[in-house]
Amino acid sequence: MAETKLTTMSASKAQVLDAAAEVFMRLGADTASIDDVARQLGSTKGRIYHHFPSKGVLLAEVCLRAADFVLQKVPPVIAPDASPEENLRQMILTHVPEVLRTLPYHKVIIQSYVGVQQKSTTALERELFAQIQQERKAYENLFRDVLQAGMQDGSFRTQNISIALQSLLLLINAPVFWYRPRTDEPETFVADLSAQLADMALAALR
Amino acid sequence: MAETKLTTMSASKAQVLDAAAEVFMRLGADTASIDDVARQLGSTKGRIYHHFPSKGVLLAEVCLRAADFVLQKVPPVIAPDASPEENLRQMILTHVPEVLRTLPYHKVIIQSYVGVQQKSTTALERELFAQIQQERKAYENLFRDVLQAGMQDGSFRTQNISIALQSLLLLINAPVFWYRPRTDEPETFVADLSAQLADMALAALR
DNA sequence: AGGCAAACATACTACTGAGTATGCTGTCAA
DNA sequence: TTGACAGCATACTCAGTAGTATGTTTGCCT
Repeated sequence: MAETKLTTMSASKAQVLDAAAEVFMRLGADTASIDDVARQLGSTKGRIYHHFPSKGVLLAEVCLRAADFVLQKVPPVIAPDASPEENLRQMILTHVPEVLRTLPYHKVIIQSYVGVQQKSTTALERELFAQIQQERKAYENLFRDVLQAGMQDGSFRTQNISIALQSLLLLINAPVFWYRPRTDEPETFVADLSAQLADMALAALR
Repeated sequence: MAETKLTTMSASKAQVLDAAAEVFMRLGADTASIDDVARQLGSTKGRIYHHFPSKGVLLAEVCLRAADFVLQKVPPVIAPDASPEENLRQMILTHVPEVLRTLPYHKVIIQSYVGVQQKSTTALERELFAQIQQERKAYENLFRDVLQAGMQDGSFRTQNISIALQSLLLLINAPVFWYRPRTDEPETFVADLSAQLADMALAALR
């Protein structure tokens, strides 16, 4: 469904989403105005409100796309017959580069992450945000399952799994907070960063 | 200086700060209006603008207080002759409960953490935000120093220290994102949580 | 007593920013 | 050829909000 939406989405609408992600990232989703997004596009409001019925829906679709990015990359690398440790490592090595590749989107979704209760008035907005939460939960469960499996077969230390899960998720999303792409950074930087995060995460769980 | 300010601060002004932290946490700092804060206080705007010249300054002082909370608790527990591992553990065991005790303040400061560039117009606001960044850096350096010491004496694995530091800081602040105080939670929950985070952090670094 | 600040409340103003109504232009099918 | 619709731009409206100007009360000092 979401994939269909993504593939069916017009190039113009995708451009609007990219611009919105960029501007929402820089100014914050509620500080940024629709006119700011329009300016980023070199257009006017009309273009945005042609594709999206409200600012809330625009924000929701940015967040939804952020969730879709990782949801399309990570599940395929999970091998049922691999060890939990190896699975988790591959998940992290996939997650981190994909997040950094689509950084603006994830910077936006993290803003709502802080627990700011949306005041979505319209039904469509509520529905979209429910869908986001559902996708996020599905994504978390991927990691919860591998955690659980690892604790059961003894590769991971037994501890409060919710706390461990939340800590793990924040650890692998930590670069979203501080990473800024630089032209002079080594080619291997993202890969090295991912590897270091995977090492730390696995060590923290063992 | 900051301590003097805190002790000299009138009880009424502290009440306003508490209310602001609470409301900013719930609605987001820029979504929330001054009237929202006033309503939380059972007062009107007048009271707020009597103590603070602008919304930006109010927000800044909330963030500043958040930084002060941990800066007053953590440094005293650092023992120069203790091992880096033991020092770091004590720092975490102090940091986490203090953060959860003053949760609204830290939820607010984390919003600005996401990288939203402030558009502080007035000079006073810029000065305050500079002070916040300075205090934050000073606090980070406490952890950087103990990390460095641990890597040099071999108790911590040698790796990119900036990445390790950022990951560590986010790990120990992770509960800010998901913790919600509950009446039915065990007495020892916060202590147990802190211990588990300390274990994970130390394991991640070794 | 009386006056004088501090500590608010009330009643405005000015402006921003979301949303709308409508106009314009190219494209494509019949 | 035309008409009809997608894809925008332009020009508005209107509600909400930061900030101000000005009362009003309450303690407190002399």
